[in-house]
Amino acid sequence: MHSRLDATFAALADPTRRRILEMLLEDDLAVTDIAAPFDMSLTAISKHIGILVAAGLVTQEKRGRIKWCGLVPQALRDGSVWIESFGQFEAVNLDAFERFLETEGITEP
Amino acid sequence: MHSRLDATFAALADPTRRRILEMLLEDDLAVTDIAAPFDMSLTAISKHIGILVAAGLVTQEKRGRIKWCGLVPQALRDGSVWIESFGQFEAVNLDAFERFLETEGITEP
DNA sequence: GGATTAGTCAACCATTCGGTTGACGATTCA
DNA sequence: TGAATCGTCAACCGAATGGTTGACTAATCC
Repeated sequence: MHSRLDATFAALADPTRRRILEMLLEDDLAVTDIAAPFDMSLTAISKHIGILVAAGLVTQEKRGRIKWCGLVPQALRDGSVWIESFGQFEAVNLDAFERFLETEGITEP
Repeated sequence: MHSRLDATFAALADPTRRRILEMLLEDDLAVTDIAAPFDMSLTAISKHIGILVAAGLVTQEKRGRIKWCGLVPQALRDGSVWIESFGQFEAVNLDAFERFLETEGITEP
């Protein structure tokens, strides 16, 4: 019963991996580029990326000697849907969240 | 850097714990009631509940010799907001969002 | 009072996790 | 061709996880 949700939530449970996902929001990146800001070996980052790939949150494509990493934002929907299915309170709160963002003037998607 | 998100997502990463949360959606339950459908010792379930409590997803209140467990659905909001905001915003200020909710009077603390 | 039920604690065990180092294959650069 | 760069693999390590059993406290029932 080792579901995909297990992998998704487990992948999100680590701050290093969440930060990697945030980095990939802006651009596809090489493994070395991802590793740069971390005080950690390249091997460690490579493993973290492997976990994100296994969870379906990241894809990798090798071009030349560079392995480009890209985000798969749709994969997050699984986790989001599970949480949201937890009753209507989330819908309410997310509505509130949107209003919050409007008042803060933070966004345009 | 061990944030609340770590605990939330880690708690959600286990299928037993997700199932416990789903059980609690319908009703508050005693530890023994929660353990009943699982092919697992009471101690193991007690530990799982402890992890959910530590993550703030569940509360416990002892009445007599029964320890009643109840859901804290609001606690899922952090995780949900992180996922939902992903791809649209950077560095969402959850504290500001909390204050916003209070001023809106949407949540009861 | 005595037996039973509810739940936790402590100790233990196997496995996984997050990290390291060193060696290595592949690719590109000079 | 030779040197440097990109990234993974294999082996190892300590700590955390997920589970067990047995002993134990606290409350309740007969």
